[in-house]
Amino acid sequence: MKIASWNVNSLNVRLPHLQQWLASAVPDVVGLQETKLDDPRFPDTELVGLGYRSVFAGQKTYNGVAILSREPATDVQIGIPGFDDEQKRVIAATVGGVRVINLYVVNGQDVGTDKYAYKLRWLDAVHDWVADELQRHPQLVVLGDFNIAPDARDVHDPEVWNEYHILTSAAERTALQRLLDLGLHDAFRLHHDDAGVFSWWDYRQAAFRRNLGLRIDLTLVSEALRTRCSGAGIDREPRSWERPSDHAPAWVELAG
DNA sequence: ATGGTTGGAACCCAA
Repeated sequence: MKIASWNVNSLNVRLPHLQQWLASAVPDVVGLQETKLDDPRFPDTELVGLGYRSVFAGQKTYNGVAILSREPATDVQIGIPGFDDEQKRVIAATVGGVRVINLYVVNGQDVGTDKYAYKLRWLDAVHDWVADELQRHPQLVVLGDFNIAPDARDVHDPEVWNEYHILTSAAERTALQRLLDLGLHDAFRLHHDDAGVFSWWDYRQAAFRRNLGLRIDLTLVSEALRTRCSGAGIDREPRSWERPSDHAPAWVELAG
């Protein structure tokens, strides 16, 4: 079972890329972030032809998440239960016995801003909810655009991306660690320990060509899935296509 | 280097 995560930065613009990538990578489940479209405009019929059904929670202009799957998705949850949030950043569903939580984590703008405070509050609510979900669903995957680079290997310049910088600040990394401490594992790191493998590159300053990126798109697997996780990686190729998303798809393979 | 680029809106915001 191949499970992937991709921040498409507008599904309107990126639908051809998504279709091309689905046809070649053939994932069983995909969590999308930043679809940036209202539910009535979600291109679900265009994806049926490729063998995918969709569940989604969108809004105009900003945010928006979806789960595509070859098998039906059940027990769909939109938003964090008990956490009042106008922004559509969370959708969860069960596919093939695996609970999949798809997150578009708040960016946070800059350390110390209101948006940063919202990010930390939001991550706190996610923590409590994931703790709950783990009780109900031992076979759990938490994936998405985390907008947090786990450690120095995951940034091109650790001197810039330090404990005071957005996406790498101490409080953000502590929030990620608290999630992992619930009994989750960064699937990529189960299979690779090298530095310089990234999932996001800024559009500016030819960052992709120079590999000035960050690894902020993560897939966390529960203890029960850790032994089933036979591989993980990041598909850089779609980032090289014409008019790309600034993120590349990240994937994990679960055996059995 | 307070720059630079992209997407979607409306002549700026978020990333």
